[in-house]
Amino acid sequence: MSFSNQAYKALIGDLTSLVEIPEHQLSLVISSFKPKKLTKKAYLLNKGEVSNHMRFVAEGCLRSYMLDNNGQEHILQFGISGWWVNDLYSYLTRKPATHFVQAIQPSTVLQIHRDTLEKLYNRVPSLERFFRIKFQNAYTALQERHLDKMSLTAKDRYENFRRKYRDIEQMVPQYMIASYLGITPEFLSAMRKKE
Amino acid sequence: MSFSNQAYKALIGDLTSLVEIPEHQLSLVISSFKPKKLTKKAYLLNKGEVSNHMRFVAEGCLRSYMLDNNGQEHILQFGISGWWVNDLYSYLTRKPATHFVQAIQPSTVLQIHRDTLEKLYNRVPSLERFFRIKFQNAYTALQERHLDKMSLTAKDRYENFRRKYRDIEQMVPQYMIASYLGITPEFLSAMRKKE
DNA sequence: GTACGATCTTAAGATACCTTAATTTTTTTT
DNA sequence: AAAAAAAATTAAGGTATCTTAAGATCGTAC
Repeated sequence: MSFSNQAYKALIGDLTSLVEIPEHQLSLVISSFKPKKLTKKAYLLNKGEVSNHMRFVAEGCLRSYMLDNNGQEHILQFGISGWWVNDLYSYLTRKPATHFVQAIQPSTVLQIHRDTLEKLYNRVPSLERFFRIKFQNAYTALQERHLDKMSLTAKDRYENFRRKYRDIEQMVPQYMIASYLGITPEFLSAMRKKE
Repeated sequence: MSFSNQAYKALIGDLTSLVEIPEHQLSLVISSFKPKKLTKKAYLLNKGEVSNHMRFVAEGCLRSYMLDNNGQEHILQFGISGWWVNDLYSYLTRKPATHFVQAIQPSTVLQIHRDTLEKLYNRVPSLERFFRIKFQNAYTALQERHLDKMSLTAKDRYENFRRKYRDIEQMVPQYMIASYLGITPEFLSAMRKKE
């Protein structure tokens, strides 16, 4: 496939927005990512499987979630175009995934195998930097979300969400937003009514 | 100061447990960290200051926390020997810190300035890898904590905390554990009574 | 060793959010 | 277009956790 197509353009954009990569290294990196199409509701990763790829969302929308002891879903992350989605714990430890990753809309992801990536790190040092910065950013974003859960009411979190992720709000059912916010769909519905 | 002392040994141990660093590079890295002693209750970082260092706890115990709109404290992280503590958001963006970092016990930290570290990354590639792995691990740990907050009762979280951080429990007052768990000290006290 | 500040406890009343279950609305499938 | 499935709403009753405020301990400084 051609690397000039839309899916790869998003990936190239993401890479080059954070680090400088010489042209020949960039095409080496890009060509190591393989596209995967997902129908709506298809699973990219099931609980129990080992996650062996880093995954970039080129198109569509996915979610990662876990089931708690009561069988309730908890959404960890949505992923739309330009985001990375995974069960990082599984990817890093090679242990069975504790989360699911599922397409909410028909989606395309670009994925690279762990072995390929580890080798690439040695040939393309910027790539190591890229992921370091990515993880740093992911960490601070998650920290902020955690603090929001600690200090804000459900209403405030919902308003923040709508302001911050207007694009995601369009693509996912309301009960998943409730799950992401850590409340029940019924309570979210009641909150919306009061507005 | 000598790098064979206890404080530096912990840092060397942390570095070499994750990446291989040639001897001469290692001493270059180590010598870039400067020790800083803190009395009990001293602030390593105040809200509003820019965090310019990465900080490794060699000895003692610290906490990072933020104040919400109601003036309530929320503890993000405890740091005992072997942990890294910071307001990462401030360090990465060079914007004023939104959190405080304070010593709970008399403590020693080893810190490296951002400029020094950025330069070192180019001479010691393993260091880039070290922090990538550190952030990956920090991210998954924080994710787990977030999910615990979403899916477990305060009682379960408290029991998990005691099992996981017996050493921290000894060093910090109970009301800070409550803050870390996201509950009030009164409620923690009531929970303990029921046991 | 006394005294003061910091921490912990107790208890009563309040509230944000949950549970259940039934109904309506929207979306998808045939 | 009808039928089926998925998602959203409504409402009543329940509970985990908070708020306030007072009193009891503990720790540390003088």
